[in-house]
Amino acid sequence: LVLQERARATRESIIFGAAKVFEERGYGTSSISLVAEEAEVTKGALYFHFKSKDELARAVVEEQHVIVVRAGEGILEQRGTALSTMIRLCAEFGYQLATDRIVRAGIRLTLEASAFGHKVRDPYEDWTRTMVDLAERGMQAGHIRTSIEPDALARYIVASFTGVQMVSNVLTGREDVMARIQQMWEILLPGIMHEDSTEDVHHLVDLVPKRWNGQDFVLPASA
Amino acid sequence: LVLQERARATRESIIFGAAKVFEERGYGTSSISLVAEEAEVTKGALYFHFKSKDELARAVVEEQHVIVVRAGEGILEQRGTALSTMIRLCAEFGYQLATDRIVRAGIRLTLEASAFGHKVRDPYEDWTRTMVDLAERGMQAGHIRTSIEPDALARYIVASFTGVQMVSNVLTGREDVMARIQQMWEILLPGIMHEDSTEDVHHLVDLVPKRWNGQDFVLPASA
Amino acid sequence: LVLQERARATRESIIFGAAKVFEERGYGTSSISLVAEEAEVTKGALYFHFKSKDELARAVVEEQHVIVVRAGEGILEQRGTALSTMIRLCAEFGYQLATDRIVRAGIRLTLEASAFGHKVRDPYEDWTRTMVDLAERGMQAGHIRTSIEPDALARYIVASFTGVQMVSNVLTGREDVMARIQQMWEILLPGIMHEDSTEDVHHLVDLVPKRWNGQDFVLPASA
Amino acid sequence: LVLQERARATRESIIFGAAKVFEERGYGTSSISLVAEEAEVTKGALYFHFKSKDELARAVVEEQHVIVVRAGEGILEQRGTALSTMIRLCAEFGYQLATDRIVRAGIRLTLEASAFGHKVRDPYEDWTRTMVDLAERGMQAGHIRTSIEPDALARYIVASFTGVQMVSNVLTGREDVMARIQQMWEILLPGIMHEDSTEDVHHLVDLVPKRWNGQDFVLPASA
DNA sequence: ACACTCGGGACAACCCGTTTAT
DNA sequence: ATAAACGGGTTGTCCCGAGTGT
Repeated sequence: LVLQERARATRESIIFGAAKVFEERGYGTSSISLVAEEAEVTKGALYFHFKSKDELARAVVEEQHVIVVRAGEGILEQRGTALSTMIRLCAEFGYQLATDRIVRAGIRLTLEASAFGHKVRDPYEDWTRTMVDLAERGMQAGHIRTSIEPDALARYIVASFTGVQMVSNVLTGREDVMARIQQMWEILLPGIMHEDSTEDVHHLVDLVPKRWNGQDFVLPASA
Repeated sequence: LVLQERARATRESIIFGAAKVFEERGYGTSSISLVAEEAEVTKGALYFHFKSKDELARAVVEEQHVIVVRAGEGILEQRGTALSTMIRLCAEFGYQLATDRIVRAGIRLTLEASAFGHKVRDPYEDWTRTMVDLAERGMQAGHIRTSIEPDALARYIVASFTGVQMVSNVLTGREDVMARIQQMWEILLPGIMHEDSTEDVHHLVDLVPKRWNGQDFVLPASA
Repeated sequence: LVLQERARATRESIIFGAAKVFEERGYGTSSISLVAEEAEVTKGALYFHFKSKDELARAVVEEQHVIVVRAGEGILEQRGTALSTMIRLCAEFGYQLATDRIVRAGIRLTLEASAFGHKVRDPYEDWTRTMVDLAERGMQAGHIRTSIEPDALARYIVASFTGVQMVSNVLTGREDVMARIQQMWEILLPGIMHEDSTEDVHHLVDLVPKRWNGQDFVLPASA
Repeated sequence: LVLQERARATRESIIFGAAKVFEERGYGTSSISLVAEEAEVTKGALYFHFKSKDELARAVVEEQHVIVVRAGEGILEQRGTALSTMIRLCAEFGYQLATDRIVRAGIRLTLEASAFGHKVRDPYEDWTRTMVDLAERGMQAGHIRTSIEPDALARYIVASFTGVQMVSNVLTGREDVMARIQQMWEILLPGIMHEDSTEDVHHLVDLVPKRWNGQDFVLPASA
């Protein structure tokens, strides 16, 4: 139906506008009117699709969630060693953060979750679980040291990635995320790879792409 | 003078109230009236000491800054190997985050900086610089592998710590930060210590205290 | 459309309420809440139609402008000697000031213009220009002495009228404006009419109506 | 006593600051804090000398009153024909308005009197009375036509002057008041002088000084 | 179903005129 | 004469709903 098609477009436009505003200002200092303006939609239309500011924020987070999960599943379906999958997941997520406004907005909102009513732990726990699985697989395959607890490793990788991405955001607006992700793994790998592993650190690290959108990654500025 | 003493008390009380509110709700969703109520102070008094919400937030951040820097300097003055100093710095900062409301509020505000007008890079860069120095000292002393660039290492430790602390906040309200910090170093150390180093990983990791305020650290829940 | 009709009514009601408040208290000491109350409208409605106090004041001034200009054009279209037109313009404007709250408010606001952001010279200059034209026509027709510069005459008449109306306001709330306008012309005419003019002073002065709204003009009280 | 001397200086400085602020912004939009700042005085000091904003405004008006009255008496003591005295009074008052901030502020406040609690008619009535006296003297001396009522003439001159000065303020910030006052009398005199009068219009008009503060009067711009 | 105009009312940040204690 | 505090009031915005139109 034509109407529904238009409605879909409106909804999408609203979500995109909301992502822009939320990303820049966070939940609290954003306003519905600004979103409406940014999305070139009247407030009436906005309130037809989302019945509160809260729900709008939730919709952005939801949208981010499906984007990220879909991409993650794509990676998980490819086969490859556990370590390479871990790295590819981080690279993919970093790429999304660098390029997709909705993902960035979703992350910011998730972080400020206390400002509106949002369950925030699920995504962290989901992702950690995935990492635990991979860690265990990597140990069974003899690629990852068994002196480390898989739980602890998974938790740390998730936290570490979170920090890398956030600091990159604060300092460069995420222009240098990809390079930072590479460096994260360069430092991490020697400590977690099994000493007998046949995998090569450099080769693994190169799973983080060197170019993006046809342009080279920005390198982190020296402090 | 008595008056100035009262003023000091009022000011402090406001800062503390503001820290409470900002910590819980972030900048945007906090309101001056709520801060005034929390601090048991009239709005008049509040606006006498801080001439805008923005300035109030800045004052909290500032306060956090001095607390953290002072503690950091205390650590730096003690002598010890570079690695042990790095770990102690993280432990100390983690401890502050676990116990001091002003520090927690300051960190949250720093992170949401874009919501108000705040320079946010300086503290990250300062801290990174300190870590670079320590990394270089550690390498010269033969404790840290020279295959890693000191810059990259410093940047990563800062980011990593940031993430650890934040994820701990999201999942447990920072109840398990200290344990997470320990695990972070357990995983990191084997990868960055020089193979000939005489230092012992376990000994180093134990620099992160096991008890706090007389109670044991909460362990991170398995995912 | 029903909605737009309601909106028009609301807007008008706001302007009228604003005129009442501004007339009585001037811009600075008026408050939006008072206007809303006077207009029996919520602040939401008020701010829907006017996005600031400033804009509200401007709207009142604007409204006054069209009322006055429309009336002025009505006079200018009638034919009559230049002098009679001048007098009729003053009479008409005086009448508006005596009877129309919006006109009174507009004049007060114009005068206090520096209190808000308003261009205030245009109306004076417009009116002066009209008077210059009339003065020149009156000279060409041989009714006005040519020993006076038309510019100077026009400027003075405008200023003089302004003063008459204002002093009447201060002393009697404009109850005696019309009589004062008559007296102004009685005194002025002998000095500006050409000695050969066939026009009669008394006849001209009687162009200022003696009755208004069915009641006689109030005479100025002796000092 | 030294203390009283300092108090006097403070008080004067406050009045001067208040005059500056009130002149620029009117009563309503002015604030005590701004006055204190402008006068370089604490609010406490301000409230020691004047116990309310209202009283401060009144003090400015009062000050203006004595300045103007004193100057007026100076003129009245000089002897000269009634007409020349009238003109000199206007010239003097115009000069004050052009040069003295307190006078300007006082006039503005008087005009906005309804915004605070101020009796505003007295000065107008005083001045009118003076003009009535002069008008009667001028008629007895045979210089002013007796066809005009002295009351009406006095009232009109006061109103007319008021308007001239105000329009000059709106259009040029009173830079051209003096020239406008001259023109006012050029136009008025022929209509009110007795036909047998020996006084010369040009000579009279020249009582309004051509220079001021060593600089020529600004001429009114053509409309 | 979808969209828009208009309005409601609570509340935000901030400031203002004023007083109290010193 | 001052520093500090007080409350209440100011302008303005925000989130949202009610009613109407397409």
